[in-house]
Amino acid sequence: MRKINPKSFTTATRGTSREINRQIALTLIRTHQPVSRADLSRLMDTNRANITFLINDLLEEGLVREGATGNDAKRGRRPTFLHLNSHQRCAIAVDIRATRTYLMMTDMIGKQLENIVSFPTELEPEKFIKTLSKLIKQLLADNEEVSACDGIGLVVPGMTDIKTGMVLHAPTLGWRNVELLALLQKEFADIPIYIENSGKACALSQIWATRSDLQAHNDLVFVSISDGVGVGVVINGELMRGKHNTAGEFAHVPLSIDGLPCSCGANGCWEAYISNLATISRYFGKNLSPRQPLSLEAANFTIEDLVKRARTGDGKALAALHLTARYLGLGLASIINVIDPSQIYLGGEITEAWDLIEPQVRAAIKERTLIRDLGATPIRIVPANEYPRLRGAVALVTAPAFAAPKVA
Amino acid sequence: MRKINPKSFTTATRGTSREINRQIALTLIRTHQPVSRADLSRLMDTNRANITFLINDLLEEGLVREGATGNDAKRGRRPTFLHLNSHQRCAIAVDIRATRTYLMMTDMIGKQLENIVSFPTELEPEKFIKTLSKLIKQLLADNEEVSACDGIGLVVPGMTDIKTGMVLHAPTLGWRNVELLALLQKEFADIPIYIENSGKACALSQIWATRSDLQAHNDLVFVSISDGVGVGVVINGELMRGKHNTAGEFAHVPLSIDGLPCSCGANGCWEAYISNLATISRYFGKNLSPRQPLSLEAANFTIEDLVKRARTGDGKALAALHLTARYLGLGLASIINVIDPSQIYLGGEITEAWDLIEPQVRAAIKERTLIRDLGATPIRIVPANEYPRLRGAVALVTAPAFAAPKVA
DNA sequence: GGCATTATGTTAAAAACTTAAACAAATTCA
DNA sequence: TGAATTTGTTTAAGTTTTTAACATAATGCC
Repeated sequence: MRKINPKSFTTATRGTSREINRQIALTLIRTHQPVSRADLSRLMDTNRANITFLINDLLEEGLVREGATGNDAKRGRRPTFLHLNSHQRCAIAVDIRATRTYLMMTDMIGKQLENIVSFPTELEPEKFIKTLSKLIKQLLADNEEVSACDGIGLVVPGMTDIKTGMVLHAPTLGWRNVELLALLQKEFADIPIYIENSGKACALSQIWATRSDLQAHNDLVFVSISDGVGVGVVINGELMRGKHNTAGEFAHVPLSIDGLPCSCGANGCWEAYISNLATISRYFGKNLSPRQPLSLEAANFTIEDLVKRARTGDGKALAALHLTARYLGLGLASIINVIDPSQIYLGGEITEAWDLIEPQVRAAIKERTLIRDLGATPIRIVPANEYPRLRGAVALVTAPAFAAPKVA
Repeated sequence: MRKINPKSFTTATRGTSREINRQIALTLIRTHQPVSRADLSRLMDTNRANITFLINDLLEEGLVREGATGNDAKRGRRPTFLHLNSHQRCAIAVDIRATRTYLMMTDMIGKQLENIVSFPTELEPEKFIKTLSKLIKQLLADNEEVSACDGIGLVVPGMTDIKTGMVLHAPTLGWRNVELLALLQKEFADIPIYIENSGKACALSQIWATRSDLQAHNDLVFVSISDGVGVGVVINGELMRGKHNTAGEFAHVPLSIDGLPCSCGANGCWEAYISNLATISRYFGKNLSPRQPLSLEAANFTIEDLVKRARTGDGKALAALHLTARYLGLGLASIINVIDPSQIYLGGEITEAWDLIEPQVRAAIKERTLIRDLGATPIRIVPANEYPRLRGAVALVTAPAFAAPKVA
């Protein structure tokens, strides 16, 4: 039950019903393709005539194309299958991280068109934009058969203003109020550019994913753990943004208000207990923190190294992982109590040790969730080779064409 | 940007546009009444003819009535004002609390029709239902001019299943899996009955409120502090429910995982630091907890007493309030970081001391919010005489008639 | 091979709404 | 009294869904 906002609503016009049904049809073709008109009429619970009209529009616009005829049925005329006309239009996805920046090129349904390319992230915004633009132009030039680029999606490890396209604060890049969109738009005047925080983008990557093995959850949380902890929340099929586009910051909800110092300036944040740095510092037996310099030994030691050692019998490494697992679970319990999602997605290097830490995580979740069902909230590990951040950047570009129209 | 759920959507029909515009018109009449057809056509950015058709339907259904003619304009024909036809239809609101249960009767726009009545809450469900039914029937009988009761809304201090109408767990009542709806429905077969958790109902009371001084926020959080702590979250005009209708449980997010024991069985929950019991026990210098019996002195001492003493120069009382204020602020900071609402509403006895505690609360919020704007999130105190829980119960009954139709 | 059966997709007309334009009603101002 | 102005209704046109009929294409049975 949603309240209509009396200060901001959309009156329905003659075309509203068509607009709604058009988006539903597109969504169904996207998730069910190949699919016939008759299939759509059954799925949408409307008559075939109406589907004919809708599809004629979509064919004319070039969003949909007819393919082969099917032959599943034992009798009757064979259906002509419909597909999204994903070819000849592309999206560029950019994942900006502290050390390297990654680029991926896909068609309109997210099929990868080129190998992922990357370059070291330059911290000087102007220089960064220059290198990035060159690589994007290269990608577009290498794919001449693609007639139009539908957009560039950028994902940033920090807070963004989606309206102005500014990076408000990205601690690991040292960026503050960088006009990323304006700078890039100068280079690509005709191409729409979208910017989003990486935690939120990861959440987007999951609602807009079209993997067949997975039912479409419309309430989910994505938690990614690396240098920092990013969280994105989707409620009712929509990203939880909040008034300043900062919603979802579970990383800095405390486990203990007087606990370990955190990079944000406060104490005892969840992030201070479960970031890669926290786990590594735990292994080296010190309360290393972002505010203390690392020893040389620890600085060159990655979480992957630690997992390797834990797997080869290093008891201290395993103990460090297990303690991180416990804190991870305690924080997830808070997320579950607050959001009550249908599914939690977990990304980051430490998830490669999921088999080692799952029992500890689960136990900690059960310890603090309020009812038993909540303790059983399903958790899915998202491996790095699924590129959730890049996939989120793709969704920034491709999703608007399928989104529900704003109504009432 | 909302994703259409390919497993659960609503195809638009011939009547969908009318349905949408009808609900918008009702919403606008509700918030702007008295209002003319011409006003509506301007507000909705459509032509007057369309409004005439819409209003004719609503007049025929008896949802809207014509009133006096206005004379604001300096020239031209005077408008005929439209009003919601709130008379002759009523809602019964029931607020079930640990010690007493309160009843309020309103018309369809929430105007109070009778004085609030109450009775001691009987913990035996069957007995409780018997007493409650008698009082409701009395109220209906005393208002014979009311021809139809549109529903009964019940608010419970515990977890509810809104589909089955069961109270899953209400600790202060000692109820577990009580079939409240089924039992009451036997007594009132023809009247729709709605049940909701009290924290969520308080949040509802604010989005559906029609006070003129307040702009309509579509993202808000309601925090009510009494024996326990209840939280309700509204996002995008819709209550955040989660998969099991338990979302919003910030009360049991820890301030310190090894902190004070909480009634929920875990340690260090926010509730254990800011509930009335926590403040009182702090005053008596003990770490009283829900798991320890109270001293006789403390048992008969209310939070109102404590506030009174703080106002009359009792330094220890003031210190206890100030420490609660600090913890209150630290928890609110987490809520702000996670939800980033446009406004926070605060209810409960302790808010009567808001002038004494606001600086401490504000300071603690600023200490842990991630950007400056978040630290300035507006907080509005909701006094007890606005009856937020009863108002939420009213909204359960009256809101569905104004809600946005489910579309796409 | 021919014909009934079955399923897909299109077409034509009907029904439900919004929109545009014209008009009636009611009021002010000169 | 008449022009101007605003409100509300009516009529007709335009857009879209819906219903019903029909063309198309395949299978299976005689």
